[in-house]
Amino acid sequence: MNIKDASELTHVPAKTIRYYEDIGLIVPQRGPNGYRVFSDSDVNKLGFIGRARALGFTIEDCRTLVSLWEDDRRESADVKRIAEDHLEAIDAKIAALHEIRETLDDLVHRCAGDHRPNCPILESIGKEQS
Amino acid sequence: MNIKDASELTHVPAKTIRYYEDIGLIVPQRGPNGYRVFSDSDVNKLGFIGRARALGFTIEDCRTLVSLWEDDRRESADVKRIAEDHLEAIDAKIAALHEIRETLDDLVHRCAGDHRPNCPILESIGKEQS
DNA sequence: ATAGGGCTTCCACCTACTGGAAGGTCAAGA
DNA sequence: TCTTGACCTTCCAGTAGGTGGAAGCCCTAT
Repeated sequence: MNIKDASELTHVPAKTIRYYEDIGLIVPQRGPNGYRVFSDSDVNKLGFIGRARALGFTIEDCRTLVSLWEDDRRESADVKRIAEDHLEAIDAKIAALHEIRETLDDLVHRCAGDHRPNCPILESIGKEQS
Repeated sequence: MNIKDASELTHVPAKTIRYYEDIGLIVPQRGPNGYRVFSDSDVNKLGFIGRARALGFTIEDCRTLVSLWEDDRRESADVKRIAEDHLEAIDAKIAALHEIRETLDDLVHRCAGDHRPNCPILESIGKEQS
């Protein structure tokens, strides 16, 4: 199958598929016309990558996960470690965002949002924090 | 004052300060030796930008916020709109991360993490979602 | 034969920096 | 006075993960 069909089946944009080939994540065959030819296994792999990316794994993580996925002699501990590290990173990100969110929410609530220049948001950003 | 002092006072790395000048966010004077010379007002502005960035505002938002900050005739509504939009974006990001987090957490808990190849994490990423 | 859609490569751009190389400047100490 | 080391400068390249667009080939249907 050609790139468009692979793209539609996996919900990975064609541009992105080409990019994944560029960085060696997938290596589809080529037809006599130079077109990429995607096998079922290519499509599966692409779907796997797409779902791993949707879970926020980095490309490098995806590379590792794919190779573990394809390795019959993998140890699930290796997979779990990657997932746990990622989970920790996500928790950290959520915590950071949450803190920002609280500050911002407070500022927004304190700002009149009218035609006058007085603004607690700017005042707060403008002065050094304790 | 020179870049290092401005950097230390504002906690904005010197490299980043130079970058901010590149993109026209700040325009420090130059001394006869070509060194950047930072006035108190430059430092204040830099601090403002640093804190706005720490709240997750984009550089373009910072540009607008700085100009509103410096404008006596601003309307707080303009500031509030920017902050509200940003708050919404943050909420969306938190929600997305939270969803990922739950999925990932479930998978991690279901994975034995031992020497055996059997792995619910890979199985889940490997098969199409309903 | 021509029109359209799909395919190819390549290059540039995005955000917000960061690292490093090559070289100029300045103040303090021998 | 010379030298050393800490500054400072510019410029180029790279990061993550794509996305947009141009120029040009290919394939099928009419």
